[in-house]
This record gives sequence, structure tokens and C-alpha cells, in this order.
Amino acid sequence: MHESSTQIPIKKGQRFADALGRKDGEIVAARFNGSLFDLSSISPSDGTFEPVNVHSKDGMRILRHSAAHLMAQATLQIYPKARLNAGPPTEDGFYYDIMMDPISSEDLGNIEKAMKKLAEENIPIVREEKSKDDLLRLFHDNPFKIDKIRDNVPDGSKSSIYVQGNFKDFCTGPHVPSTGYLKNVKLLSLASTNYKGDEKREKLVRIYGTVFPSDKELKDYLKMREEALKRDHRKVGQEMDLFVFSSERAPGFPLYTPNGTIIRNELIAFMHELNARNGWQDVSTPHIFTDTMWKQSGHYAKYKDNMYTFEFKDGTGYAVKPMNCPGHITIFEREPHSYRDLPVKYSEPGQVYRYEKSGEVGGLTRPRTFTIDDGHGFMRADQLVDEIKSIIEMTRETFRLLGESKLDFELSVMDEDQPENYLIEYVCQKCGTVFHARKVAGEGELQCPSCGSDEISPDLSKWKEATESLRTALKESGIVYEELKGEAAFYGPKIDVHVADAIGRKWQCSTIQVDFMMPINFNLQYVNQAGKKENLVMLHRAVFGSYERFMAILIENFAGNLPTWISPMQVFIAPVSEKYLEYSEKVLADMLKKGIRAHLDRGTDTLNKKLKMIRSKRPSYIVVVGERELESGNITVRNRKNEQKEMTVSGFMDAISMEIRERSPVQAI
RNA sequence: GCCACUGUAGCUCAGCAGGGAGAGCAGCUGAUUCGUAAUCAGCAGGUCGGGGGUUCAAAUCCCUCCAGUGGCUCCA
Repeated sequence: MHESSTQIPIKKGQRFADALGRKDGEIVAARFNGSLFDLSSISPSDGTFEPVNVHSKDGMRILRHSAAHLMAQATLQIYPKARLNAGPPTEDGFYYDIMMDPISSEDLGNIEKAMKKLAEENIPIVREEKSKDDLLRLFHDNPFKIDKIRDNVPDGSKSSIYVQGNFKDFCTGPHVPSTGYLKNVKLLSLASTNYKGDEKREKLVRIYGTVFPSDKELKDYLKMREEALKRDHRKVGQEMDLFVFSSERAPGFPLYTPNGTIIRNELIAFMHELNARNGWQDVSTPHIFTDTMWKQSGHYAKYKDNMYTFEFKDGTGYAVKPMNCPGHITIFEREPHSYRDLPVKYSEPGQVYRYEKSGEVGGLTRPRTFTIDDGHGFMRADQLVDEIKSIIEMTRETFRLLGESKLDFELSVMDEDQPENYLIEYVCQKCGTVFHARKVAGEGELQCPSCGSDEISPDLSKWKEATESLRTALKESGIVYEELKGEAAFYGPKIDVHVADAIGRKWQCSTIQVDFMMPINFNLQYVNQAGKKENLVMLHRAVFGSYERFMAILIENFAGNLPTWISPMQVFIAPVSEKYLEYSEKVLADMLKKGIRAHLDRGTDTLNKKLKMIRSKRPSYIVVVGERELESGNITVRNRKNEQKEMTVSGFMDAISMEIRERSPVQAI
């Protein structure tokens, strides 16, 4: 991205465009005193401004926001009855939400055509200041805009609209100077959404598109998008024969083939070692528990609709587990714990089942059963920071498996203005009882469970302490993170790590959650130094997140060309002809004996054909055996970069074994 | 769950203004015994997602259900 820091002097009352002097199609706005202005705007005072290049982050946002307006203009031309809601820029394009009759992807072409025509006409985009009353009058036939004007413009003050030809939109801008800047647009997809994300509100059509400063950049982007689709784990998984879905027998439930199971097992083995090194003990729990447990844990109250439940013929209610924590708690509870024992940390590859609504299921990133590398730590509050730091370090080590990958850390904290969303500690002012509760909307005021008084006051100190522990751990680990207010789980604050897939969608992988609820629900305590029982804190953590989702990201990250240690086919042996089968069998047997996942092609195809056909299975190394090798007793090895080398069998096996042992992301040969 | 699109052989896809269900690859058989991204020939393979309707006749038109894809909502 192009970031400039050139400063240009400007006088009060002068237009930015005039001060800029030269005509430069790359400059789309001006930054003055930290705010963005249209080039056609007048400077409010003397000073200097920075020209905003279209290739800068702000420049692209302005370009895309302007393209959203252009799309709205074109849409209104074709569908005059349409009503616009909002059209912001996104990370790689823009969208506009519009209330209109559903349209099809063919209609998108027409809108795009109309947009290009308007861009060709190079219509000036003009900002106009209007009073609130004028705004309400101008947009009287659009309830969404009226809402926005009422919400955002204080009485008696002014705001702006942007006008291009016969089109106007309520908007603070800034925008590019004219529609001519928006020639390289492409409409990408259609979706539906509801006003304010509320499914009870109006249904809107969302049209996605993108725009670039030049035709070449647009073409490059579209090409990149196409390439990304080829890396989709569902496609690669099919080619490599890793998993299957049976839409009739198990919709949304992945079944792993032998190849896929190899990847899964390697990941599980990695996590087993990482856990052991960090003091997490392996446990194993059943998939089904009686409903008494789910009632106690609170899962029934909140998630019963998303759980697979059934009643056995003896009348007992059961549920397939949607989470592993109650199981781990059941193990923890088996004996009393001294403060000296803590932390106690249990982990397991715990397979859970959650009913995801039909439109939400998809591939391995959102299946209906998945296996969490689930860990539950039982500890004292003073141990939180160190334990969280340790998990953060585990996260870093784990994601190094992907080579270069960008991790987004998020800290989700409570919104203190909405205490009803959280489980909070309350103190009764009358009798002094301390209790935990979650205010439920519409259920009236909370009362003290022992004296019935409603003179109770919330005590947020535990929440604050937990949040501060997470913050401290992040800071001391040197992590740059984003803090999201109101995103905390109802039982505690959390850290989430997001990783992007092939098409740029962000998926939550690692998570570290402080939990107040479970220790209360299950009355989990330890005996302190004074011999008194004390509440403990629970830490839920997953490093991969789920094996399914991590596998998807792993596949997409490497486009299926996995590091050798986790590659289902580490070596593919291709004899030049059947004459060399006997020698090939010997080479294969040697490798299998060493634990190398080698596969021999015993078919009668030509060498060319064998190599062509195995391509989609993405073997780490290809070994060719023919007359030369038979005579020398060697093999010819070809790596992923298509580099060839003749080696002794033992030399190759030593090198690849080392590579596998080290879980190296790069090839040794 | 909501909106749009899609569903034909193991895979990729053609056929769809109604009238014989097709191709390439994979598979099987035979010939070829081959040096780094497809040797040749033959054979076999399908309830056209399921159900209902319109029609003399439906893969094709209509309705409905299911599933998949992209979004929205949700994601303990």
C-alpha cells in the first residue's frame, strides 16, 4: 500500500484541489488536521494537508465507498422502487444493502453495465451541506435513511449529502471527485440480509462488488480470487481423498478416509506432545451423558435446541456432548484438591456434536461434529496470568506449523452497560449474602436467594480481575490485539485467535476463556493454606480450536502440498516399467520398515502417466526406479520443487526421517 | 432458520424453447514394457437429488421436500 506523508500548504477558504495544483488521478482526497476531505472542499483554516493516494488504505476505502454509491445509482436507475439502506467499503470491495424484489445474478450484469456507463459519463460527485429538516424532507420516502438521519444528526445541526447527477445519498464522505474514477468495477455476488441484522426486520438484498484504480489491478484481483478457489479445502480434500460427506446419511458430518485420518492423527500426536510439555494431562471422556449433567452445567437451559438429545427405553434422558468441560469436571471432582495441587490441567481430543442450522454448515470449517483439542485448567486466580501466557506460547508454537501465517488476537470483554448479558456476582445489602446470577431480560428484579431482599448490588471485581489477567498476559507476551467490548462469553472474558482461509474468511481457531460459571454450577473448590475451602477459577482453552477447522486451514495454507511429516503420501515410488517392480518392492519395504508412508505404483501405465495421475494426491517426494537405479542400487528422488537427485536408499531415508521427526515445514531434499 | 444460486456416471461437465441419457478422465479387459505432467483399443458404468403434478410423452415445464455453495443470523 502506498502511504505518503507529503504535506502541502493551504490557506483558509482555498479548495484542496487548487492547493494541490497539479491534476493527478491518483489523488482522491485530502487529509487535513487528521480528518479526510473531498478535493473539492474548502479548507477551514490555514495549514498543511496530505494528499490521499488512491492506493493508500484510506484511498482504497474512498474509492470503494464511492463505487458503492455508483452501484446504488445504477440500481435505482433500473429499479426505481428500490430503497437504499447502507453501502460501506469492505476489506476488498464494497456492498450495498437495498430493499427491493429479489434479483438474480443475471441482473447483476445489467447493473454493472449501467455502472460502467455512468462511470464513462464522468459525472462530478458533489458534497452539499443540509440542515436536519432538509435531510428529512429529501429522504422522506426512505425509512432507512430517515432512521440514520434521526440517529446521527443532532437537532439544529447540519450534515451532508453527496450528489452525482440525479442521484443523492446521505453520507459523510469523502468521495472521489467524479464517477470517472470508478471505471474498473466488478459486481461479484448477491446475498440477503435483514435490516440491522434482525431477522424480524425488513429483508434486504446485499450486492457485493469490488473496484480498483486500474483495469490491471482488477484483473489481477479476479485471477487471485480464482486461484484461491482452487485451494479450497473441500476441493483439495476431494483430490487428495481425505474425507467424504454423505448428504443423505450424515449431513454436515465429515467422515475421514485413510489419508485424512493420517493428517488427523499427526495433528493429535503433535498436540499430545505439546500438551505434555506444558503440563496438560491426557484424559478421555464419553460422548454421551445423562441430562442431569447438562441441567447442572447449564447447557440445557441455554443450548438444548442445538444439542442432540434422546430418551432411552428405560426413560433416562441423554444428550450427546456439545462440550467437553462437564466431563473434565467430573474427573476433577473425584477427589479434594489442595492449593498445592493447582493448577490441574486436563486435555483431550474431545469430539463434540452441535446442531448447526442448515444454512450455517459447511465443509470442515463449520461441521456438525468436530474434535476440539480441548483443555480445562482448574486453578487459583493468582495463577491465571502465567497459565494464559503459557497457552499463548503454545498457540504461537502451533501456528508455526503453517509457516508464515497471520494471527489476529482478540480480547473479548464485557459491556458494563449491559450487565444482563453476563453472569455476575451480587452482594445483598441486607444480609450480606454473596451470590451469582444472570439477570434475564423481562424477568423482573433479582432478589437475594437467602433473605429475598431486592437491595442487591453487583460486584464486578472478579470480572475485572479476570479481564486484567488476560490483558496482562497478552501484553507480557508482546501480542498486538484488538479489544472487543461486549463480545465476552456470558460466563467470562476470553481471548480468541482468528486465521484466514483461502478466500480471506476469518475463522476462530485458538481460544482462551476464563470461566466463573462452571466452578459455581459444580461447586468446584480447593482447600487453601488455612484449611478453608475456596472457589477456584476455570480456564477453557483450545489451541488448534478444532481439528477439522485447523485441517481445513492447513490444507488451504499449503494448497494441499503439506509438509512431509503430515503428508499422507510421503513417498510415491514409480517404477519405469514392470521389469523394475522387484527392486521397487524392496525399496518400498525398506521405507515402510522405517515408518515412512511410501506408496508403490504397481500398474502398467507409462512413467509419464503415473506421474500425471499421482499429481492430485500431492506426494511429498517422487521416487523413480529404472535400469540405472537397479544397477547402482540407488533411487532418483524428485521434490516438490521438481528438483531431481540420485541418492542411495539409506541416504534418502535418513534425510526424510530427520525432516519428519523435526516436523519441518520445508523439505530436506 | 432467511435470501440467491446449484444438484445428470467415482470425478469434471455437456444435454434443458418436452420426443433416443452423452463426453473426457478414473475403473475393468487386452495389447504396449516405456526415464519424469496423459501409449493404443475394447468393455462396463446413471432411480438425471427425492416426491408430486401438467402432458400422448418430463433430465428438460410447475409445485414441494432434501442436500450443497455464497452471504445474513448464529457459533457455548
